[in-house]
Amino acid sequence: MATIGDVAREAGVSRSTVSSVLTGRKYVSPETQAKVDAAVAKLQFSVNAGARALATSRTMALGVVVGFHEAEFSPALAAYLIALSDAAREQGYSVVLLTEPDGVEAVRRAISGRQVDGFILLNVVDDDPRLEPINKARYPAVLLGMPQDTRGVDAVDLDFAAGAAMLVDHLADAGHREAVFVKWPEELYAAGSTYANRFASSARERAEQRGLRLVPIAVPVGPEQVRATLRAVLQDPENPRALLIHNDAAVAMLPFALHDLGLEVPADRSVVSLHAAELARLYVLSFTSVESEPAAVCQTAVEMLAKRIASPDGPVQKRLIVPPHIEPKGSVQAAA
Amino acid sequence: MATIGDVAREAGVSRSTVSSVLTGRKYVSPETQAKVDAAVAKLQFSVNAGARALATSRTMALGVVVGFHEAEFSPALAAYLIALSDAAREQGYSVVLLTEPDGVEAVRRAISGRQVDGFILLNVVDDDPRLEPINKARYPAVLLGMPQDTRGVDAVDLDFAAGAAMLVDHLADAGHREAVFVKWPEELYAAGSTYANRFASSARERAEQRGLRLVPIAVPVGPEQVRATLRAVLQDPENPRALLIHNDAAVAMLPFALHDLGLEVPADRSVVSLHAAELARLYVLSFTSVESEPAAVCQTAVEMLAKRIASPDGPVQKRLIVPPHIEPKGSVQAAA
DNA sequence: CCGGTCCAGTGTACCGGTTCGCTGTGGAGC
DNA sequence: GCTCCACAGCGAACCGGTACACTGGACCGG
Repeated sequence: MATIGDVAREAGVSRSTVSSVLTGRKYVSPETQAKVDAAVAKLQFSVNAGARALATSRTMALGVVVGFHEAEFSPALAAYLIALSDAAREQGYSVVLLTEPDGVEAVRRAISGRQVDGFILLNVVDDDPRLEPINKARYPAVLLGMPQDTRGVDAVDLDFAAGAAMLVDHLADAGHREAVFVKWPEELYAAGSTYANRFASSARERAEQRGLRLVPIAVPVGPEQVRATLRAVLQDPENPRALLIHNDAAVAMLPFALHDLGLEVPADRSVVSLHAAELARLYVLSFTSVESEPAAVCQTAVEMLAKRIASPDGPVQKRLIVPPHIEPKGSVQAAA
Repeated sequence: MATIGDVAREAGVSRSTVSSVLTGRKYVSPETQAKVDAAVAKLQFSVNAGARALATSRTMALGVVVGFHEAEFSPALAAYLIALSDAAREQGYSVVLLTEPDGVEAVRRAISGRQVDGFILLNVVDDDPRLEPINKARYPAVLLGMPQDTRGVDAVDLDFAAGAAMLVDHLADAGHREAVFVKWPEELYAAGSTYANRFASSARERAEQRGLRLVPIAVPVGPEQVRATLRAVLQDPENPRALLIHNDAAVAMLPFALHDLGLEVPADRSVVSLHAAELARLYVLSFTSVESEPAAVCQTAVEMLAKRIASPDGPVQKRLIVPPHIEPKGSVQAAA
């Protein structure tokens, strides 16, 4: 492979001139530029990323740290990874996948090996331990998730509070006075999952305003457990006939549970939910819903990180991506 | 951050000696080693991956190239990415995500920037265009998938032929003489998807041997289409009452279609399938099945690639991971 | 005509490691 | 006691770029 020296020789200029042309950081006369460009083309030269990284101390790589929570492992993850990678490429960055049961260790290694210019943290929880090494090393980072305390780090997420409010409104507008609130596993809330908690508290608050009584039910992990729990919920005559669901596994499983009991939507039950857009691509989910926006969220995350890398001391940003709309699918029946 | 020079000064030795200790490539007396180790610990030194890469011309990074085929079903993808990343880490490699509508371009850029030491190609198709730049640059690579012609490149995949045979045997053993073969979208076979074609031809062959008549049905893309197609298949009284499914979207959707028609498994239909293990984690899939083995396949892929990087001219390997077993879930009824 | 300014382009140091030929020391062998 | 060798450690070159102080020539005004 050709080096910058080969190009310089071929073009009859110095290495530094070639570098100027490549980086565009310094004015070079059009004629010289043309010579260099020709040499580059002839030799099929392209810069060695590692060498440039060493010289500039910029790797042009972002570390994407995938957390590990059994409770929420979902088909949506791939969509996020791909969206992040696509967005990164647009900004000239590549993406290094940092997966490890112990995410903190992955972050530490990436920092100490100076393998990346910044991090994007997925599956953020309150008091996320991965922030410690990042903050200590003063590394740029963006959280995909919105913990109560972002500890001076930029963060983006879907506006789960707005989503919850939209769904509650939808039920209330249809005249419902009470609803079962099908939640994620308790562990997830306890672990400090930021979206789970934000959705829940917003739903609670809005429901109170709108005079909607919520009956919260946490659904445990595992397909059988999900199915059994849903069945129990649906079966109990005491329970409201409207369901507000924030739990992808439950959304996916609900049709089975309904089928088990011979129930129909919306005739027997009204259902609204917030779930990964990915789910709707795989199943005919006929529940009125608010969908997550992986592409928009990831795009924003990468842009914020790029900006942060460029100016490490700018003001801290928090951005909530408001879900554009609620998708009515006729799963809600007007109630008296 | 400390450099190797800092460590050398602290330990009172030369930079090259520190390097010898770090790489272990040269004998260093135990006393000197101890001094160096102490200095490393004191300064919290760790090598700059980029600098090492430049010096050794080894990036210790693998490029994972995610293909782009709408027709495929993606919840399994995340499992593969994570398994690859985990396996890579075990071998001391990191993983760079290469996603791009045009995978060839991604490969080209990674090669010309010398960002990785080798590639792992996902979603391999026959005559995969991504192989051209790889072979031209003589880069190490491993295919996750088994095209008819691997063009001198190592390849691993699940043994879809064996899986298909296991499923056909299962139906035949239960006394079935005919079955609907629910296939992936036609596009996928036409595109040369390696696993789709291998499964299909093996199923056909084994079915012939066992005297099982197969009625092939390709299922189009999109949830509504899947559901409609399945409904049509189930409704047609001419169709056999056993189903052999190789199409994750159809597997996921089948329960809905059955429900639509009020059919029960195994009373009304017998069902066997081969699908992503991931599906079973989210849903109660009560179909007797052979599951894919992302962890095993990825582990093998990374090991093969590491070996190939170490010795570029070793003999080409092809490895098929035989699914360990068929998981009986009572979805097959004995037939006369 | 001279001194100052501007400007394209050059040379060199440097980023942080690895590698390899060389050196100085100590012990073995005679 | 001297030579020779083995061996631990050293120094310098190198990997492939970037950055910055500098140079030499053109151009300007006085």
